[in-house]
Amino acid sequence: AWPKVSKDYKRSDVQVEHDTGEKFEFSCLHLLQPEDTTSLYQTQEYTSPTLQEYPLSMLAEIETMAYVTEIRLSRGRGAWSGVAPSSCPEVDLEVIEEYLQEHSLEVQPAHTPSSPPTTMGQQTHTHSHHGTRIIENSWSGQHPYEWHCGSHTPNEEYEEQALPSAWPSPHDNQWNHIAYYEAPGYIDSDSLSSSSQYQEYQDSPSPSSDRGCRKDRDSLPLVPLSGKRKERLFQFLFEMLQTPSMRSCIWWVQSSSGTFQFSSQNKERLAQLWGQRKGNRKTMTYQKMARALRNYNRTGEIQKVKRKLTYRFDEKTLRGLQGDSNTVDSLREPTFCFLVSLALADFLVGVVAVPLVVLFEVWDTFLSTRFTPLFDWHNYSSLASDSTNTSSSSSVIAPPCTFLSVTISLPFMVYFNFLGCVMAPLPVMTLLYTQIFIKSSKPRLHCSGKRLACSLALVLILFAGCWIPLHLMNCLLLFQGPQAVTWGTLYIGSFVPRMGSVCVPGRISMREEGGGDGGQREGGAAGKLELTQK
DNA sequence: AAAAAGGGGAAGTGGG
DNA sequence: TCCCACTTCCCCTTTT
Repeated sequence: AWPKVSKDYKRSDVQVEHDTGEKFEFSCLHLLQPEDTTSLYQTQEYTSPTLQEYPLSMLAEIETMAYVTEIRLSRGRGAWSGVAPSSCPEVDLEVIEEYLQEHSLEVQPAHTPSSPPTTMGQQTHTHSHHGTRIIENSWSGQHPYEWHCGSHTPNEEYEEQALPSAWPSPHDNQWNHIAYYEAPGYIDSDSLSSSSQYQEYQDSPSPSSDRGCRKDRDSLPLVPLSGKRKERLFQFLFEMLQTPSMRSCIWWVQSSSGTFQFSSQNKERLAQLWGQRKGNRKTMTYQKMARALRNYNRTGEIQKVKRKLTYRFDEKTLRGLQGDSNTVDSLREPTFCFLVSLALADFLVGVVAVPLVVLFEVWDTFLSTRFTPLFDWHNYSSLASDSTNTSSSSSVIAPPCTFLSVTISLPFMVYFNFLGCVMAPLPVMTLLYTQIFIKSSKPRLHCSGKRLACSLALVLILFAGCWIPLHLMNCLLLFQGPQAVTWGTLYIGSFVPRMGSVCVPGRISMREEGGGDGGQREGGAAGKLELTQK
């Protein structure tokens, strides 16, 4: 949501010098608050790389668009508030301006803020805070973008137009009033737009959902899809609209109605991306892409809205696209169950089954031989007598490891561990997997869903493949006698599942990380796979 | 007046 | 071979 600000803003270039002598400069947009407050919107491109370390501690908070870094200065304290920027994504200042322009309702050639900052007019030219001195702060007066929201009556507007501009001259120190910015409240942008001809399009581009997902900014799929069905342009656009890092190129004007808008500044970038996706011979341009969009007029998937660079998804198309995206999301539910059941099976074997058997065995031998069972000493005499049969002269006998014969009883391994802890969860896992597979087989689904299904199939097959041989050996030992399986085979059989437990999640995790397209949408699933690995 | 955006005809391309 | 979904080019109109 937009913060509670009017759309009045100015642009300025600012130089700041730190005590260390380090200087940096940046451009910012000053959004005038009706309540004597001002905020700055700053883009990274002008920012010192050490901004994050600056003691002036620019409070950066993403408030309007996800990629806008806001700097706030607190009132009264006379100091920069002590929160470092949490994120400084790169976005052109022009895009921010454009956004403001597009979402402003009326252009005022010389708008006067209704309640000018109380501190305007103070004439200091340096401004020290915590070792940081602002050595220059000039309005770049050539950018008189002045907008305001549509809450004024025509009369008010007329009066305001008649007034001289309240914007200070380039020689005024703007930092004073900038310094009185307080945290804005949040209101829906709709409530700012009472008299707009574009009122219906005043939805914010819903940045709130992006705060936690900025990692996928660089994981955009640039390669042409090597897949069965070719991706349609409207599918691509929908995907871009769901991608936070593309917010500077395309955004929802009103997502509920499927209305979206291209950035005048960055539309070519988006078009190029589309061209790369398709693997076109020549560079895709917005003009050509728009030609394709005009073709949708006939088929109806997308229609032009009477507003610059703005289009709208057909209701049916939108529902279809949202359905696809929901299907991918819903995959996560059975995926989660599947992984939890897998993890639970592993957990039960390691934490419950084996210790329980050991406990039973130790308790049993403790009762019969008092204090000697822990190191298999109670078996020492029998082992020694076995050995003396072959080497009666030896006085020192090293008993062989009898882990299997001492700690785990075969009936327990077969009935409880195999049947209870492996064979019982396995059908559940298979059922869940089948559900995943059926969902992923839907032709409309993106390949990410199918890849996820393949990953999970790998988990299932490896899990079963690693554990079942060992348990079958146990069955043979139990029912056929000790001669049925050689010790070597048994030890290998015991080793394989342990390695499998390590390899499977590791392999899946690598697969998810390197999955390109899938990486974006399967973040949740990948996280769960990592959970399993742990 | 100029630039940007919108619009559509027509031929071409490449995959299915 | 045909069709679809663009792509490419071009030229004109409308809006900013």
